[in-house]
Amino acid sequence: MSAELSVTENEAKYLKLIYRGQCEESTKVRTTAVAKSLGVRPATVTEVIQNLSEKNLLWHKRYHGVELTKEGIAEARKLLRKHRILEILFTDILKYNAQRACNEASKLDYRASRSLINAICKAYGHPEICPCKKVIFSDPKCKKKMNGR
Amino acid sequence: MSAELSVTENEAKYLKLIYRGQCEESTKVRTTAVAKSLGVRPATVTEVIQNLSEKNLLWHKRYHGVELTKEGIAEARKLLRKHRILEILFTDILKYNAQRACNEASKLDYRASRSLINAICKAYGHPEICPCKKVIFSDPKCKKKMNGR
DNA sequence: CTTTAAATTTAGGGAACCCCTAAAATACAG
DNA sequence: CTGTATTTTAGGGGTTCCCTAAATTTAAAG
Repeated sequence: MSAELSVTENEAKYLKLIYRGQCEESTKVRTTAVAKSLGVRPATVTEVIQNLSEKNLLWHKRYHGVELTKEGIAEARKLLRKHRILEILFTDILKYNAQRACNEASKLDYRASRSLINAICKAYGHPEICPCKKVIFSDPKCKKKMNGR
Repeated sequence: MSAELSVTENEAKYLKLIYRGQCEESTKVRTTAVAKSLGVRPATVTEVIQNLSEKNLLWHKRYHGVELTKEGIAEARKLLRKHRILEILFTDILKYNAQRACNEASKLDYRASRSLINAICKAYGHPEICPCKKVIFSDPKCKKKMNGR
């Protein structure tokens, strides 16, 4: 179907961060802010952003910050779904607090397969919010069974 | 203390493979065999092996295969402990079979923190064998509580 | 012993990623 | 308009992993 361009783990980090800014905090996402969050130089951020832009995951208006495209939002949600499902697992089974669960989830989310995440999701009854109260996006392949039809 | 040289994720893959060959199947580990297992060319294997050798994780006798050093064995066991603890988690909570659990664990083991693994270990009562019946190495920081003392 | 085939290593590159500094371009507040 | 802060370009650098082709070495067969 679509270009099927893959995102590196580092790029995934950018996507998650930008999504949170743009969609969950409604702030304009700026180069310097991203650079500070990730501990890199602004020039580095510009470069990664240009790559993401070439992959059609965000729209970069020079000197005016970025905005995720529809595809970028979808990709970010896939990543954040994984992240948050892992947080559920870690807080529950391991009694981790939200902060710690988030740290561990950040290391693994990118690598966790969709089917692994869906299996965890199912095991936890398809939770809808993560330990820090954010939405857990649903996956069409991972549906709560309805009665009837 | 020691050189504290880090191992890349790819190198970790080599270490796990070599450990299994050397210590769990008692076979002489050869370049070509590793290359076939990992789907790369022999020359590539030689190169990675030379890097691991510089990190003192294995001993490379030119033209005669490799042997993990004490440090290499320790490192491989740390990795395999993580791998196998994850297998326990995935087979139990997710009802995965051993094969599938192994696949998923392979994607995550390198990134899972020691404390995460120990927390899972504890939650499962410090298991001693993984779903495919291999030993789960212990971690001194993760001990079963004894009665008395 | 010599020949030869298989295994292994060297030599020499290449590509992908991520990061940086310095300098140029742009935005925006005063 | 002008100066300051932000952002981007230009030009590099390092690491990691991979490859092909050409040596080298081993080991087995005559």
